Amino acid sequence: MSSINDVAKLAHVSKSTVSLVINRSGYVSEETRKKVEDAIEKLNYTPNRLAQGLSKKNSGQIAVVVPDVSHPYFSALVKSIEQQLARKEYMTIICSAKENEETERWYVEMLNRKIVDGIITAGHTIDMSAYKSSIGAIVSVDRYINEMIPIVMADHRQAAEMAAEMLIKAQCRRVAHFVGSSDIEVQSHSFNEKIDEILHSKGVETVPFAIGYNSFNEDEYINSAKNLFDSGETFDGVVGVDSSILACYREATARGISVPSELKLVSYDGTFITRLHTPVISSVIQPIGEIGKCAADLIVSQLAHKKLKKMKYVLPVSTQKGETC
Amino acid sequence: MSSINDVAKLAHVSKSTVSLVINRSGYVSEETRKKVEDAIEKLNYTPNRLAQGLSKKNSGQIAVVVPDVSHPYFSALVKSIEQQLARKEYMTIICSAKENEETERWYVEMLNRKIVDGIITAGHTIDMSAYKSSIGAIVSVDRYINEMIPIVMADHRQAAEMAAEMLIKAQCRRVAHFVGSSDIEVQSHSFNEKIDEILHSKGVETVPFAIGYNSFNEDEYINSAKNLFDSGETFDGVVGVDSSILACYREATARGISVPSELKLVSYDGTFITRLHTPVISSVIQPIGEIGKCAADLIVSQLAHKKLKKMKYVLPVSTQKGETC
DNA sequence: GTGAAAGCGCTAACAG
DNA sequence: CTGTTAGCGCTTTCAC
Repeated sequence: MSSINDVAKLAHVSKSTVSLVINRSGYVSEETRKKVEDAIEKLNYTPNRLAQGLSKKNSGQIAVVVPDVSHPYFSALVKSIEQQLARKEYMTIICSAKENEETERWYVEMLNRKIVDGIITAGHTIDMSAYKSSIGAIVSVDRYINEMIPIVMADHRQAAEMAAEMLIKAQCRRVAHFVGSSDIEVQSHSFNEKIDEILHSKGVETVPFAIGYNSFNEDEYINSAKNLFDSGETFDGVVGVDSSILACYREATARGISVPSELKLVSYDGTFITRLHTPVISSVIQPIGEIGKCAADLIVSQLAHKKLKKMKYVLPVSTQKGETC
Repeated sequence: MSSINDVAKLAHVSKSTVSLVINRSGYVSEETRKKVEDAIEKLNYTPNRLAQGLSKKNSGQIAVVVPDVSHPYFSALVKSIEQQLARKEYMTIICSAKENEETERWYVEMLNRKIVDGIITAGHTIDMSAYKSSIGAIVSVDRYINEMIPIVMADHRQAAEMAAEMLIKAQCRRVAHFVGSSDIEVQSHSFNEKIDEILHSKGVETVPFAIGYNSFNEDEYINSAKNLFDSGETFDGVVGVDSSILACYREATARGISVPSELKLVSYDGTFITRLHTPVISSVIQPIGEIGKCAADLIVSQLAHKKLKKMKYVLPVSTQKGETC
């Protein structure tokens, strides 16, 4: 309600002096500082962020763009980012945007319009090069965009190795895995390619099973699992993203196939849903918390004009023993 | 990059004229409009939201305060709110705040500092009356705050009735239910009170089982389920929030208790995790999407100075048959 | 140390 | 219909 002018008047000083004490910049005598602080207290004054931003040319806000906030992976990511950003005094704006819906425009607009100081984008490959005009800070999670934009991701190769090892130790001879052209399961791409390659090199056959999700929707996962089992293919193991594997578990159970004795299941991402499930799904776990923290730190560094040490941050994954492999 | 002045110059008109065409307010001749639009196009101009806000005294942003964005209920809520708000041209700022962490300050600050035009708060009871100075728009989800603040919630009584009916139909004689003093499972409070009351009135015994979660953490749910089964109490049914029930399923399985023949399980909330689980958990489902939409609409209405029809919006719940009851 | 003054980019009367 | 003139609330030289 009250503005810097009110404070200045009440403290019998000028606006600039008030500004000085607010921002702890420059020297102010102990005496006047007291007066100003009292006035601020009395008026319950808080600086108008819009005005500050207009003047300082920043908004104190970061946008986080994800395909779907309700997806376990992304909701955990958003949580982590938000927490870290809050520590650095930044607010988090969320944009739950499907790939197609002219996300492209958004990015530029938000940057251009000074709504946000930077963008953390997860699960989208956007062609920012077309808009070199917008030179705001950008960080990508799990997606390579270009040499100018730092990327942070889990170590998918390590993940593939770990998953492969679990399956091989369990004596799998023929493993099915979902290959999605999905909006959402972005990381599964490279993970899938790699596990295929690794398993082959170890003499294990693979059954790639194409699939196309459009949204994070239980039914789609269930259906694709059904299709896999109906396909006539034989396999003694399946590896895929959490939801797919949960769906496979259901399908296997329904068909009287016992897990893990007849069929091994390994999931990637290892979000909480694999832990709340009975039996617990054997998984390779993405360090979502760390990924978020890293992305947040990178954005903040960029905004502080710090040179980034590197443009690619690959974080180690871990495993969860579980009871399905 | 370019400002309204640049556009004005290039189009050989004044700032105000440019402003008029941007805001489609007032009359502008077809001719000058064209000129201005061309200039805008040429300069790739987008109005600075901060400046607009400073002038118009609004930010175009709404804050959504939830205890934990990664919780299935809240992430779904946030998603719904964000989508609806986006349609109305509002951005969504998320604040994942635990009850204790001086959330109180935040609210006021965000409103006072003009960072947001309104707040949708879910799962917190905040004493805004202390800060009557901040008269921004506020909507509460699932929590009564005071007569001035509209609330939207699921019909917990109906939910309790439905859950009770499921259990009674399944011949339960003695039902355990979790009573949480939780930060997060806010809605469970009134649901629990009611189901207790209803079951009793139908001659079914109940076993209230106290529990205190602090965060959305798988382990805590698992532990409380363990405790329940270890307590020595006998029961042939359990009702509680999704995660608790999933944990009970695990515990029952581990102890060789067969569900649903020996033990019936019914969960409330009915988020996607009950559907991804095998067997599907019999649940009463909260209309999270509608709740979010309603809350978003209420905030927008308030900002448009529309009189609200009522201060309490109770939305109907539904059931999901499932295989655990 | 502190104040005056200009300016950030836009909106909103009010003339003309 | 369009331009002039004030602000919105804060920051930031630059004198004093």
